[in-house]
Amino acid sequence: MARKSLVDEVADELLDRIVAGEFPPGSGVPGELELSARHEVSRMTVREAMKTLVARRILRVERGRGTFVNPLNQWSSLEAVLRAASEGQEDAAVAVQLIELRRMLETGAAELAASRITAEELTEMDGQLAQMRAAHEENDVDRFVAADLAFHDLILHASGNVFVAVLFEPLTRILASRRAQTSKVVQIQINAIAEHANIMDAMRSHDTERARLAMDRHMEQTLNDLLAYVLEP
Amino acid sequence: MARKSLVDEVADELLDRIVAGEFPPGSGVPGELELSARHEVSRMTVREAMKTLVARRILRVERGRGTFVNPLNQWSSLEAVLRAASEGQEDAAVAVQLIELRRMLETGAAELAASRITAEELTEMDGQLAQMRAAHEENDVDRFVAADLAFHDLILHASGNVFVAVLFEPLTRILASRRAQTSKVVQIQINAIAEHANIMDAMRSHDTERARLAMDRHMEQTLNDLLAYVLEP
DNA sequence: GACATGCAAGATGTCTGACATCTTACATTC
DNA sequence: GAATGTAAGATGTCAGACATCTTGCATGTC
Repeated sequence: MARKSLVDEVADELLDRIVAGEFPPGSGVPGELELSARHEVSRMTVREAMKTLVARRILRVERGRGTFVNPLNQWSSLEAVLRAASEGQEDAAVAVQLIELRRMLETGAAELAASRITAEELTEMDGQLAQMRAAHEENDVDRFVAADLAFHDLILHASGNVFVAVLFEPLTRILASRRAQTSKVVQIQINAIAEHANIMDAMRSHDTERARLAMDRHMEQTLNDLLAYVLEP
Repeated sequence: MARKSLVDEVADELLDRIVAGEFPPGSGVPGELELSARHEVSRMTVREAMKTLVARRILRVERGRGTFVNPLNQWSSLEAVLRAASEGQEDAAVAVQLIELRRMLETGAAELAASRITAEELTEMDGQLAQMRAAHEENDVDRFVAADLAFHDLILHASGNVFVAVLFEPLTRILASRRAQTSKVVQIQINAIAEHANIMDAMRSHDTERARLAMDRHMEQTLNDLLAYVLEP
């Protein structure tokens, strides 16, 4: 695993400061020379870091004037947008809203996938469900989470809609850490396995409405589990 | 209007070549020295251009080995994905996928909005519907499109889920131009007005399932209109 | 022949020092 | 007050250099 480059260090720190509100939308950020001095790197390295933020439309450069933060609605990196939107909100509200969002995308994806999924994909989903069961028996949370995420990822790809996969991808990273936390609760694992089995049945039936309802039920269960075992005790 | 920078020229040309299929996902692209010679710019300029594509996860860099094109579903810029997905594929498939995506997000948002929408927001929606009617009478397509988009935007924000609204923003830019094209067809305008009125009624009733179904019907109508009036004649 | 080691070539990562161009504020002149 | 010029600040680009990683090939050893 390669060490993080200097360019990424500069870019990430600047984005952290933007998301934290140090440079609100419309305000200027420190110039190249200032950041060069701050990080003790060459100006070229700072320029490259800036370019990564400009490419995501988080920043805009005005030659001779400086570099400015764009309004959130212009950012084109979904991951950055989600980070910024989470900032300053209570973690409970964030968790609930993320499940609402998942519900929209994943019930829709399940509906599409039910009519488009291949036999190979169904076999793979079965494999991941078996992984979840085995991980549950061995109390291996990491393995459980990986299988859980893979199961959902298969449905997203089986939807055959590339935009769905792209839109969901930034969520995956956010969800992985949260999933690790919730999956430590044994009852949540048991519920997830049952819901996935239900979804499996629906997929095999190729009934789009049944698949949508099965995923919807899973999201409802997920929200209930979150409230019962994580947020409210 | 500032002249396009050299960095943008290099980056845009490379992206054009990727989208055109000259460098398919998984393949390597020309190295820094080669692009520097090709464009007669310094290697640093090429590096900055590359960084803009890396930041959008179109490219990944492997030090000592080269720079490679990522699979489409890893790209983080919806606009770039749309361009690549449109290439070599019929525009019909892309348009259908975009409506599928809208269907997921907007039926979900309508469901949430029905229970959360304020009287002020309902009044505003009414205003936009009236704008659509007036624009239809006056055959003012731009005004019609603006009111149409504003109506939908209100629902997204009334959902009270901050992630939905921000996640949908990049789509809005893509949809605006497509909406302008479809709204030139008078019958499509008539249908949209009827569907929006139906959604209005559902929102006023605060019945979440009714709202979801109303929006679903609108998306179905939108898909049918696209097929009947734009794609198939 | 199989394996280990070293070296060169190719590729990216970063730096220094320099000059070009644009923007803005201030001073000077009419 | 308006117009002009200048200096300072900020970004845009360049050339040349060295560092570090990867890979393939040649050579040596067992």
